[in-house]
Amino acid sequence: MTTSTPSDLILKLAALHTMLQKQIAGPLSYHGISFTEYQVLKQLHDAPAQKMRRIDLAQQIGLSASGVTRMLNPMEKVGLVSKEEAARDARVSLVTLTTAGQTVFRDAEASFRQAAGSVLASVIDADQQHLHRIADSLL
Amino acid sequence: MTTSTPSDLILKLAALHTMLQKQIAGPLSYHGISFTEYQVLKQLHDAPAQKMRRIDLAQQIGLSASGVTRMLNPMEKVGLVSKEEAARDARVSLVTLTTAGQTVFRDAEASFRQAAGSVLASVIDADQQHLHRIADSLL
DNA sequence: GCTTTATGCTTGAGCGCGCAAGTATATTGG
DNA sequence: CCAATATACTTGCGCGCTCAAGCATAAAGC
Repeated sequence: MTTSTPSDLILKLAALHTMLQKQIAGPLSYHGISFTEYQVLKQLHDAPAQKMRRIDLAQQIGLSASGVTRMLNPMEKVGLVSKEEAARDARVSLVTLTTAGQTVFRDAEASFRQAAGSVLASVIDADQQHLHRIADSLL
Repeated sequence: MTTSTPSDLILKLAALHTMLQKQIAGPLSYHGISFTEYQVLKQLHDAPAQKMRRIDLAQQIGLSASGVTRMLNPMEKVGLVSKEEAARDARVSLVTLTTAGQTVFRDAEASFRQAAGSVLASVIDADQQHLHRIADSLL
């Protein structure tokens, strides 16, 4: 059999990511958003009062603070999210999901679910759980 | 137990990739190259006569043709690779690994191996094989 | 032989990040 | 109370990539 080193695995996971990215980005682009923007919407959707500090958002989706700033600017212009000041700390500016943002998210989520399902269709459920568990142990 | 949907898994894999990228890029940067540049060097190293067409290189590492052009320009300037014309097809320009490139690759490969090993150290071998197999089935 | 189409590559424009530096506010220690 | 330090965010710059358009060469069809 072929020997499979950690190096090979890392390379393979990188290739896998490239493929997943393309499969997922396509469907989402139909809603006018990127995968990262989808993640932003999802985080806000799942957050209490659909409000988050930018820095928490950054940490949750693995982005830098500046990355979040640049991501959010166009999203605010388009009306998906809106800025809000924090009561007790004038440094933070909260981001909230607008109703338009909620709508886009719901539509995008359906596409995302479908794309995710079809991409992973060939992986049996047990393996999906297995994958999940391994990924968790690494994060 | 928590239900684990394909959507969750995709999100988790994206997070995993972000983490892997950082863990791998760090060690490689010590050799003055990015992860993508490492992949270029590896492909050339593994190629017959250490020569490849740019378009095959692109396809192998999941990059666009223009991405390869832009990646290779600085690498050529630094002397890691060199350009060469194809005998029977004037359209193609072959890329070859220079001796300097071979040296850098060998050093970088050692770092990469080590980084890959340490990142995956907490995953038992059976799970690594399992991962490998699942990734293969998706590519 | 000459158009048409395909292939390999490069280039211009632009996007999506990160890093470092800068600004504003908050917190802490003396 | 007031420096010193920490935190939240933004901005300038640059990198790495893509897509679309362009150029050169090759292959195919009439």
